[in-house]
Amino acid sequence: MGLRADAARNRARILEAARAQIARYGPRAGMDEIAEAAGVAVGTLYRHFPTKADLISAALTDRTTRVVDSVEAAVDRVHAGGRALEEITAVFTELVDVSGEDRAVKSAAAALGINGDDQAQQRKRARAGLDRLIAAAHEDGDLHPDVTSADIALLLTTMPGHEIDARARSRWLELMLRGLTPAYRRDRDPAGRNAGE
Amino acid sequence: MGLRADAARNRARILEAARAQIARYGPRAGMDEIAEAAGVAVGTLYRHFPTKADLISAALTDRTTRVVDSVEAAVDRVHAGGRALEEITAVFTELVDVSGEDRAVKSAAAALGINGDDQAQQRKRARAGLDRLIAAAHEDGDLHPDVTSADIALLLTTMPGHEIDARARSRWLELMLRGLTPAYRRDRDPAGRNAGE
DNA sequence: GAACAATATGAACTATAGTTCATCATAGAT
DNA sequence: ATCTATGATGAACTATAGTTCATATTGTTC
Repeated sequence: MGLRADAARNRARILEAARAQIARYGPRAGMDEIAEAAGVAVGTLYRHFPTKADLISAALTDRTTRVVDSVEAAVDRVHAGGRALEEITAVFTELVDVSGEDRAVKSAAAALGINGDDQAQQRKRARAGLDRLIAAAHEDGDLHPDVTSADIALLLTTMPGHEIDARARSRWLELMLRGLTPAYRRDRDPAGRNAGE
Repeated sequence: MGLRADAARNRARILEAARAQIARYGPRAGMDEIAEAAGVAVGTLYRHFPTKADLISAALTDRTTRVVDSVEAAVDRVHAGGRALEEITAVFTELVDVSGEDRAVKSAAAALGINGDDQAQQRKRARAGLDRLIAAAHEDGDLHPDVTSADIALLLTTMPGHEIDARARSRWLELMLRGLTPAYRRDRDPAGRNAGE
């Protein structure tokens, strides 16, 4: 059998606290502070994550997992009859709303020189899901002809985090969607998520 | 008044080295390393910049200055008969090409909790320049009607740095420009044009 | 409920990196 | 050429934050 009950609970609490603290203080978030926020002693933190890099790496994997899940859920909905562009928009909207914390973790990882090389598998899954979404959207004629899944991945990667406010993020999303969709569809508002001024 | 000749030279070298080291190693770039890269002793570095925050702040101001200069040069060219959208594009292109280092400095500043509050003046100048560029481009009908200087500022702020390669940056630029320009300039729709603006 | 292994604790240790300062060197002025 | 104020040097100091480990606690098994 696996972890003892309290150990599993603590592990989850630590990851949550780590994300929160890093979102608040960036890479400067201390191990002591994270432990305290998790209601745990430093030693416990180190039992679960032998090093700070390991901790941030784990938090990063969590984030990537969430992105992949989001993409694959969208694929399922398209499979069930949903319109691809709407689902793509939904994925972006969800991630833009939620990803302030996650972006912080990612940039903290970059700042500390952590490369999530064990993410290859997940990246592959995400790319596969994106490919299906993009193909479906192209069939609907809802995407500019030259848009590829690499473009979507690019925009997901460079998506702004909480360094700008919610209104600006939503505006960013709108401008970006304009760049993806063909001209003759621009007057539509596919997902009914127009947040501009 | 003024700095002694060697002091001025050293100050410039230090700023250059700081930018380079931070671009390479992020916020982890050490004061000792920066000093060595500048060909100077640590003490000299501290004579010019009493604290690491001061150093990064100064490097940040340099960056902001460059952006402002770029914008104002574009304004001048428009004044001399240049087409506004072309000049806006030129500004973006120049900054996307050059700003890998500068973005690194900026995110390092963020990671270390440095707020460039003394940048208000420069920010004001940049905004003024942008306003003129945007107004001119609107007169040409070259921008989507609802695009404001805040949008341009938003995109300048969230512009990707050297965390992605040159090709991806150039693609990012293309997608963003599509989001800014009106539909009827982007492509034609022989089947049935219904994008009325 | 006793026994044991797994887990938690947190003060102490250590490594890293920012900062200081007594001393030396030199640009610029007379 | 001399002088001195400004600047440069870098070993030493210190503060911060990551890590360890001897000890105490607790979940789990029989």
